[in-house]
Amino acid sequence: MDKRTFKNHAYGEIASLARAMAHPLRLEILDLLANGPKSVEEMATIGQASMASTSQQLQVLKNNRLVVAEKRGKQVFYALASRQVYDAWMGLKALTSHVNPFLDQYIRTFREPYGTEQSLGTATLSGSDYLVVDVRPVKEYLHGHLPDAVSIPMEQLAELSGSLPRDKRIVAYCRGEMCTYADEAVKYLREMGFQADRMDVSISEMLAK
Amino acid sequence: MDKRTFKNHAYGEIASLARAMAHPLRLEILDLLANGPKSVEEMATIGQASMASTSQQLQVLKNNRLVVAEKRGKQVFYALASRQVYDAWMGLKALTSHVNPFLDQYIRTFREPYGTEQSLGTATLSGSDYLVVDVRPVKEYLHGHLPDAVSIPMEQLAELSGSLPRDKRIVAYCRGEMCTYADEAVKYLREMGFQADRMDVSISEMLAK
DNA sequence: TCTATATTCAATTATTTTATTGATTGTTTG
DNA sequence: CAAACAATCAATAAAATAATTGAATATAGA
Repeated sequence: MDKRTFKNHAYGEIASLARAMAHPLRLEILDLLANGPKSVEEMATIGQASMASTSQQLQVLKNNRLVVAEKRGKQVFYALASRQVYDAWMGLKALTSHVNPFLDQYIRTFREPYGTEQSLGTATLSGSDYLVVDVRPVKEYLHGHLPDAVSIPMEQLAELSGSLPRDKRIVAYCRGEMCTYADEAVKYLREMGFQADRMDVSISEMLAK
Repeated sequence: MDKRTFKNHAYGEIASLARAMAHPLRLEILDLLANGPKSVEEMATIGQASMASTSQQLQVLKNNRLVVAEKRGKQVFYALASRQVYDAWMGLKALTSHVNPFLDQYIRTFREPYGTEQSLGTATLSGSDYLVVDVRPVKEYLHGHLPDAVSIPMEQLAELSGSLPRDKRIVAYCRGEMCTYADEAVKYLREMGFQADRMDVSISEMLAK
């Protein structure tokens, strides 16, 4: 085998994998699946894309072995192929933040109207003056959550907010930096007179035992 | 700003960066530049591409802030923009190895005729029965090398091999898994009756103080 | 068995990337 | 100043990818 052929093939294989991730919807899917398996329909709804497009992009991810599919009844549930896929996606996101200051700037601008530009890190939390609330759908909470978090899905926040303490600071988190549930939750809670803040939590922290 | 617009832009920015890496020559360039700055001409020669193509791909990397350029005389030297770029590239490579067993298989097949399918890790080395040889060009050696390595560029191996010890095992390394200098060196040295092996060394290990 | 539903497939068009060529710019050197 | 050289630019054709649409498949439930 020729040296040049070898290099072309080797770098080419890696480039193919990079290309498989190089698509907004495909990245959003990976980000979603980090929170647990999902059916095509769920992802299509959340990503506001058609079933056909969503399925098409899922095929790309599947063909590159980034996700695995399992058929249950007439639905197909997809999941990340492994922990490493999530790590690589986080690495890519971190690199973008690092080389492209526009991304963080843009995220901050988006959060301004919610008053959530400053978010807490999990490290900041200590003591018991906080109530940590996981505002993702219950299924995702059950897949993995911060040890001391309670589940109040965003959809039920209005009806359940009555049971929340007014003497403690409430800290809400959701799927991550690109998820808006926590922003909406914080905005709503503050309007209802609660002390509320948004927190950035990585999936690894949610899955840690 | 609309939630959907926000997500599309955010994921889109990250996807753009992934796309910037999704090209065999661009990846080869990043891999090369991890060993120190290089002119366009050098990279074109090593990558066996035209100056125009190489320059074109370098523009893509530069526009995405993965590399930086510095003009010296009539040459332009490029370098990795930061350590993080290298980390992300390694992460991508690791993910490919993990999800695509074909890559490692292919690398092993290529090495077979050189007898270098088994390579040593830096962790394996202990004691002083080894002579570690860096077979990259001197400039790359000077940019960073294993603490106990001597520099014998592949091009000069034939003329300098006389000074190598026959009672010690020789361990050769080069730019990494996709570089073939060490393979050629090991093959040559064994043919000359030396005990030689190839070692996989990461750039981080070469740059560590 | 028939119908509704979830998903995938297939085909087409639009859009982006890639590869290649030759011209152009800027710098050094004779 | 002219020649040689490194690098980039600009333009084009070829190839790959993306988006969209409607049909096809498979399963569950009536």
